[in-house]
Order: sequence, then structure tokens, then C-alpha cells
Amino acid sequence: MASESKNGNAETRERILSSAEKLFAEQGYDSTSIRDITAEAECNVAAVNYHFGGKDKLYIETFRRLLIDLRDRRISSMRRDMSLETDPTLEYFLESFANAFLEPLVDGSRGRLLLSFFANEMTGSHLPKGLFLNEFIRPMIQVTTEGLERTGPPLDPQVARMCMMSIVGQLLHTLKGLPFFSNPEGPPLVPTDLGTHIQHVVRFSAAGIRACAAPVEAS
Amino acid sequence: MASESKNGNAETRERILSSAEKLFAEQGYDSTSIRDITAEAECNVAAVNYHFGGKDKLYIETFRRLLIDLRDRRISSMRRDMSLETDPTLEYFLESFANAFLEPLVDGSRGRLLLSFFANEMTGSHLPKGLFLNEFIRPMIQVTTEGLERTGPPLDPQVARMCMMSIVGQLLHTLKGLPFFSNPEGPPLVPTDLGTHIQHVVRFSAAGIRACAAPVEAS
DNA sequence: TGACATTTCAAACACTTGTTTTATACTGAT
DNA sequence: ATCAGTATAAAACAAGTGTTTGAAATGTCA
Repeated sequence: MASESKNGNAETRERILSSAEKLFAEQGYDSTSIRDITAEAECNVAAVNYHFGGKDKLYIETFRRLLIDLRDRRISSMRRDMSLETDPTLEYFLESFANAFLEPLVDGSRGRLLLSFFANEMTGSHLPKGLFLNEFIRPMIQVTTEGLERTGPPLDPQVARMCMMSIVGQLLHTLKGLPFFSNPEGPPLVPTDLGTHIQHVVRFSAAGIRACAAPVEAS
Repeated sequence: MASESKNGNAETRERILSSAEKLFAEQGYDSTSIRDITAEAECNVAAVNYHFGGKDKLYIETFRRLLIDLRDRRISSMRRDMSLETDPTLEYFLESFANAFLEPLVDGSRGRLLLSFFANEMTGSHLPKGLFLNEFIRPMIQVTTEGLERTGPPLDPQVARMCMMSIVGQLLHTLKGLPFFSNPEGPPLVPTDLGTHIQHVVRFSAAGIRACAAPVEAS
């Protein structure tokens, strides 16, 4: 039965990583057992400890690879968009960001998995400190700051980052909440397609950003 | 007929609920064992199954109580605020909402616990379907819609709800992300106090809402 | 008081967990 | 062919899981 997938030596390690990625994302760290993973990867339970040195190490390696991949996809997607227009508007930048941000999270294979990963990491973190901030957040801040400076009004750096937090918050909440608001019976509370929500976030946020640029008015 | 006259029997039940609330929130469902709970509640392991019929039932009961309490605190806080002003502005409403939304999540005892609860529920739900939407989301939609209609520009109902999603998304993301951006070394990426972020969200969102009301028209 | 239901508890049950051990194959170099 | 080094596998290990059992307390009411 174990025909073609049973070959290579280094391949076992890859199969474990692949299975772990899937199962950790679907079920979280605690609910995924080593035996779940090795069953999916069609190898022995001891293989995880042999190749990775423990369940926790495997988890870190799995998540690290996912993070790097996600970051690179987003950044290259935005850079490509921004190089297409000679004089992009704020709305253009925001839509490019929204798409670059969401696309990796919704496309079939690893999309929902990444979302679950993040949700699981928010509570009990099994990752080394600083990895998330330095290898993931900072590069994203870098490229979005560039885009904002180029297309938006002049902003204080901290304010600009708060604006980006506002947008990310909206996008994440939309993605997580949208399936939730799919009403089994009765009219939908909000539009059910993601595109409409993206348009909303773009319009909403463009106005928000411009309002944050206006000098503080005495009240 | 057991009952309330005697505190001995009912007290065990309460202690279990209290301990479960704390531990489930701190560690999540899977990582909290019945023995953890009964140790904290100083009772026998069998007590959980006797009083609640199982770990899952205990979890549901725990979360249900927390949700109802959170909802009521928020709604009464907003209604109080809105009754104080005869002609409240949109900004006033938004600030009232932001405070009502965040206050229960940051005040010492149960604040972080609630946040963890939500995060844990986002991934693997252990709750009966519909409870969250009908008993928690809908009442909040009701009161926020009232506030928006009273203080903001005329909005299509679906658009109004998307605007509220935008605000909730910002607030949740701020709350979860803020401790994350506390930079161990170097200058902070964003302001570290919640008040500044609330001010930002209010300003950002007021402009966003007004922009969503304007018909698509050259200006 | 005795009879009865409710509540508590220690112990056991059946099962899963991550990890380690021991043994067996396979590799490539000497 | 011998030898180290690597990789896989079956089995065992110790600890922890939710739940159940059966007996002892405890309270309630006739």
C-alpha cells in the first residue's frame, strides 16, 4: 500500500512538516497529537522526535515557514501593484494592501489554516519571543509605510502605524466574522461576499486616514 | 429538592464555575483539565460530572454566563452615556461605544479572561450554534444601530453594520495587538496607552462613517 | 428517630499523551 | 566485507485524560 510515498529519507521530514502544518492549523497545538501527525504523514511516531527533537520544536519550525512565506507573498504582491501606477491614489494603495493582505488567507489550500494559526497563537504562544515582531511585523510596516507616504497625506509616523492597525483590524475582523454572520435563516446582516467588504474598508479607511492628517483642532 | 437554603451543596457548584472561568480563560479548553479545576475549587474530580454532566457542559455554562454579563454591562453603559446628552455627536457616540466595548475587557479580574475566551472560541468552538449570534451579537447590533441612527448621517442598514464591524475590528485588534507592540528595546512603534488609541479610532471611524454616507458623487 | 434523597469523596477504569528505548534496515566510504 | 552513520520502526514507558463506581457523609422531612 505504501507505494510511492514511502521512498526517500529526507522526504519523511518534509511529509511531517506538511502534515503538521495542516493539522496544527486545523486543530491547534494542544488538540493535535504526534500520532495524528505521523498517521497523516505515514511514518512512525518516533520520527518527529528524531527529526525535530520534540513536538514543540516541530510546531515552531512549521509556523516559522508559514510566516515567512506569507510575508513574502504579501510584500511582493504590494510592490508589484505599486510599480504599475505612476501616480497611485490613496484608494489604490489601500485596495492593493487589502488584497495583498487577504489573498493568502483566503486562497484554498493554506488560507484558512493560516487564519487558524494566528488565532491559536494569539492566546497561548508557543513561539519564541520576537520572531513574530521582527521577522513578520516589521517588514510589513516598512512596505506599508512607504505606500502610505507615497499616496496619502503627510502623517506622523506613529499615527500612520495606528492607521495601518485600524485597517488590519478591520480586515482580520471581517475575515473571521464574515462566515459567522452568514445567517442560516432570515436576511443576511451584512453583504456575504468579501469584495463588497473590501470596498467598504477602502472607502472607510481612506476617509479615516485623511481625517487623521488634519491638524488637531481645538475643541 | 436540593436547594439554596443550604450553601454547602450549591457552593461547590459555584466554586467550580468560578475556577473553571479562570482556568478556561487562562489556558483554553483543551489545556485545562478537570483535575486542574477541581484542585482550584478544592473539591473532588467527580463533582464536575455530578453538577454539570461533563467537561463540555461545564464549559458551555461558564461561557454562557460570561457572555450574558459582558453584553449587559456594555449595553447598560452605552444607554447611560446616551441618556446624558440631549444632542450627542457622532464622536460622542463612538467614544461611548469604544469605552463600553473595551472596559469589560480590560478591567482587572475578568478582562483578559474574556479576551482569551473569545480568541479560543474563534478557532474550535465548543458552544452550541446560534448562542453567540442570537444572545450576544444581535442585542449589541440593536443598541449600536440606535446610536448610529441618532448621531450619524443616514446610512443603509447593511452599510451601518459594516461600519460597526469596522469599529469593532479596530478595537479588538488594538486590544490584542497593543501588548504585542510593546517594544522591549527601541522606541515604541505606536503609543502604548489605550486612551490614545481610542481617540484615534474615534476620529478615524467618524470620518469613515461620514464617507460611507455620502453618495458616490463628485466633490 | 428512621427513611430518603442529595452531595462528597477516594479509587479505579479505559484511554491518550509525548517521549524513549531497542532493534532493524539502509547508506556510502574504507 | 567491514564499519560508522543515518533513518525507520515496533514496543514500552510514565504521566495525564475524562468519566464512572460504590461507599461514605450530609441534609431533609415524616
